[in-house]
Amino acid sequence: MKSIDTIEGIARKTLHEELVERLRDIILEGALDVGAKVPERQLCERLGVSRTPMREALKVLAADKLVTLIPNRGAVVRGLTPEDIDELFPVIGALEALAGELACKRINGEELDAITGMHEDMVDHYRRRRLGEYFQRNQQIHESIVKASGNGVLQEQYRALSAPLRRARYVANLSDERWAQAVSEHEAMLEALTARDGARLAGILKSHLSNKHEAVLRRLEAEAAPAR
Amino acid sequence: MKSIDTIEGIARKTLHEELVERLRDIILEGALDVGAKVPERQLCERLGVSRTPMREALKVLAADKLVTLIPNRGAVVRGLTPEDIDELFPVIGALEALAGELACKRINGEELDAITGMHEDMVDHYRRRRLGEYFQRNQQIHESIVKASGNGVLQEQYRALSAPLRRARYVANLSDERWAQAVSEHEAMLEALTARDGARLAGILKSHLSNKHEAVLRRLEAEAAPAR
DNA sequence: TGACATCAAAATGAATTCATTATTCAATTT
DNA sequence: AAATTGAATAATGAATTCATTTTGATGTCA
Repeated sequence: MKSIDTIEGIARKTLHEELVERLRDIILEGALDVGAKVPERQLCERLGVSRTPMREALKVLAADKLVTLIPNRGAVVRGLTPEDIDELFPVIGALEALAGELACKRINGEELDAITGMHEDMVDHYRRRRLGEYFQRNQQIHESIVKASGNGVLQEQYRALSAPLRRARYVANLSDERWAQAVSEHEAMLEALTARDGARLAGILKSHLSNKHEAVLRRLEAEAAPAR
Repeated sequence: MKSIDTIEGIARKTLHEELVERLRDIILEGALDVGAKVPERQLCERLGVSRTPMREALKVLAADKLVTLIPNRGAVVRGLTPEDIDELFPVIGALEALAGELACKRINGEELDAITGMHEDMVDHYRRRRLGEYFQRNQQIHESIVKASGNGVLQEQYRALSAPLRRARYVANLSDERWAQAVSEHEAMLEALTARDGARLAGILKSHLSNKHEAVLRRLEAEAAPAR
């Protein structure tokens, strides 16, 4: 029998916690322009809360590097500069490499089957050139590997660092060559994971991320150029 | 004559920012017992602020995993469980390994000289068995390598993850063998760094951290046993 | 004596209020 | 006409107030 606490879900979240989630989603969704000021008054009205929990939530988001707080001038949505991207990818690459290594030691058949299924789905989406679905599966595979590492700290760091990149990654696979290369890298990843070859999987992940990094950079350049 | 721009603006931090720093120091210093409730009223009185900025600061510290906020029950100082330590060390090891790799590419003579000096100091403290000073230099060397990576994200992640461990590390090098081993590992680190051999340095750092991990665990076991 | 219920005191969550700092815009000066 | 000053307005920072929940004590009854 369920305990009394489990009934109705432990909906005992404080208001500011819910606000953190809501705002994080809103920001990561891209519903607020980067660099745009976030007038807390408006946010409060729209979400129906007072300023106190809203300000607490903004402080937390600032600690997460999703917004920047300027004293006496409010919060602005933080965007990623090319320098940020250059710094983020190597760190994420190192984290994923570690995750791959650990995952090879601890993954069980069930988890491996699930990842294999996602991979097949992903390849299918690739064949049909369904970019959105492809990316979704792709993201899911990476997250599953990190999760399979069984290391909560690692999982949390990975999540925090890669969340702001999701938008950037969405525009990464432009060229057909890069796309094909990425898929073949994923094939190699799955092989190494199935063989429980941690060192190999780590190496593949690291270079996979490095390639993704370059692809994102080139895409950003291509976007910046015609914008002038 | 100096331009108006060169006059440095008065460093105006908001109250809650200062509070975050103060509280972080207080907690990392160990001035508050782990697991102890933190009555915000008392903290406010002692630090002479009202509850609003204090609560904002606590939210930020909770996001940093330094305290745990329990709805309607306040904040407790978060301690490290053995499981936390098991999860933290591999991640820190991966970050340091990456830092070593990057540092070998970017480090300049000046930085290398500084680290070499620290290393010699550290060895001197080792010979005289000055544990406190040894650890200080040791910490400084690791931080310098991370800094020499030139990657701000990496630096920040490293700082956030290793801060809670500082206390644990202080009790790490107990046995004479482990201490001697650590010093020789540091010798190898300096060699690899001087030779700009990134791959080697990365490998050394990773196993160095792994050894530190085991030493900390053994020390914790030894402490826990007689405590019963 | 011990378990349970009830009530008071204290602590936290959130809203409101007050004070200080930016921002905007009009008026004046060069 | 452009720029600078100054006042009015709006926004933020922090304190206070109010409401809800927890906690602890007291008293009752088995």
